[in-house]
Amino acid sequence: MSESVKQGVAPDAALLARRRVPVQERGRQRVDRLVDAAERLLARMPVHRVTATAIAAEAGVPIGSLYQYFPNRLAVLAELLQRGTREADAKTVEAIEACHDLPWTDAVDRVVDAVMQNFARLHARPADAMLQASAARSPEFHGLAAASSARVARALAAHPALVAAIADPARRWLVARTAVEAGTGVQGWALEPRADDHPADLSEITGEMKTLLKAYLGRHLEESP
Amino acid sequence: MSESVKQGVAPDAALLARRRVPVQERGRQRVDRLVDAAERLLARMPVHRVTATAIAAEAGVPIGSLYQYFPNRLAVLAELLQRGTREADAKTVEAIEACHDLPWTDAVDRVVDAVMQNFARLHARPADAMLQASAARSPEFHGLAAASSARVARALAAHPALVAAIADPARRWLVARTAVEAGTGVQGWALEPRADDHPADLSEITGEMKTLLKAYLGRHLEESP
DNA sequence: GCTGTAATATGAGCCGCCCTCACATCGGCG
DNA sequence: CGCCGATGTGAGGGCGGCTCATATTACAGC
Repeated sequence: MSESVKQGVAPDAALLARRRVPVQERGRQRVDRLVDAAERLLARMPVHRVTATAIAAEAGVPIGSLYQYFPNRLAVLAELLQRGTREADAKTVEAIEACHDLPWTDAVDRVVDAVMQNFARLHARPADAMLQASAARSPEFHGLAAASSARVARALAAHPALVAAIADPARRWLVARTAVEAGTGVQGWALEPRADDHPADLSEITGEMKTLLKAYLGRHLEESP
Repeated sequence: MSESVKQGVAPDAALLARRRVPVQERGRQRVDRLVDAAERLLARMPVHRVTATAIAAEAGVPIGSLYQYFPNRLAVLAELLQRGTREADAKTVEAIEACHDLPWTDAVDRVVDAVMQNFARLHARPADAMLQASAARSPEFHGLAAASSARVARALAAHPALVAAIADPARRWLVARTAVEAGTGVQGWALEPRADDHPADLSEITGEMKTLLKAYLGRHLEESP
């Protein structure tokens, strides 16, 4: 079986559960072809046009085979999304862990830079951008987004600076998660169409995110200056 | 081959545009009945079950009439959502304006309390909660959510404390919008199912939101004391 | 009242999508 | 070569979004 399945709300379980786990190489390739097809399709049309039929056709696979491996149409997109977030999260976690020995303010700068750089890279790949930006916020995928936040927050909560400053693990978790959610909120702003009445560019947003996180974490890390 | 195919290019425009604006009282009542019906339905079933047919049936109106006034099914939900966010935003803006003469730290506390109180109230009304929580994050409604953030940020940017501390309007907008987005991000966390591996309750989250915003705004407001 | 015309109302039905399931095909084994 | 479980296949059932030809209503002018 594939890893520990997240015990969560019903829709996610339905999305993540494979109808049949491929045991042979052939099956695994089929799954890959389907997910890749979805990605290609997503690059040239909005999510609601990426139908099960279209994915199967693009992958050169009969529709029945899609439903051998996925319980429904969204599951294919969920798989794609999960690949994307897992990859992005891994990079963020890596960035956090690479900063264990730096002064925490520098660590924040580094991590934010890494996150936003990765974000910009994603933005250039329309498929991922579309998914992460839009579909990721769809209720069906809420659980995936939450899991992503949790992964990053866990890494953040393990940072020496936080561990040293906040003894209670529950409280440390609260702070880490708040920081991650705040950062995510600001990041989300960055993918709005820039037809804003007051536009703002990526580097400005990045700067404010650093200020935000340093200010917030500073409150907790520099309790008695 | 795509003569009758709908081109979903500008989703928001399509969503907000009424197919026919009712000129007589009868028509206006019909629109209201439809939106109210959608709200009632939403209170007892998930969004994807609130079909056009179901809305029309609940409203006691033929399906054709729905499409007289709305370009598509989502437009009805968008109308409902817009009513909700407008109301909520108005309360937030009011709270901000009521704090024009308070010390800014107290103002943050008051506004966050107001926002989260309103949030808790919404949470009790399943229809609105569902919509705001889930559908609001759906790509189709992205524009509405952005407009909501912008409204609040505009009010925040007009607060005397900010005006006094940051002369450049563009920069003030950047700071206000960042604060709003960060707050929204944290708030979004609050509506996740609490089956989290590390749960956190609403009052804790509210507290962290205050800390977050006071820390961030403090950086900009107390530049040179 | 009466009549002609524009505005509005109606719902059967078309189209396309999701997904199933009965059948076909494969591949390993005696 | 014949058997059987695993896997592949795609026509079609069911349903939801939306349209459009027709019916009904509103109302101005007489």
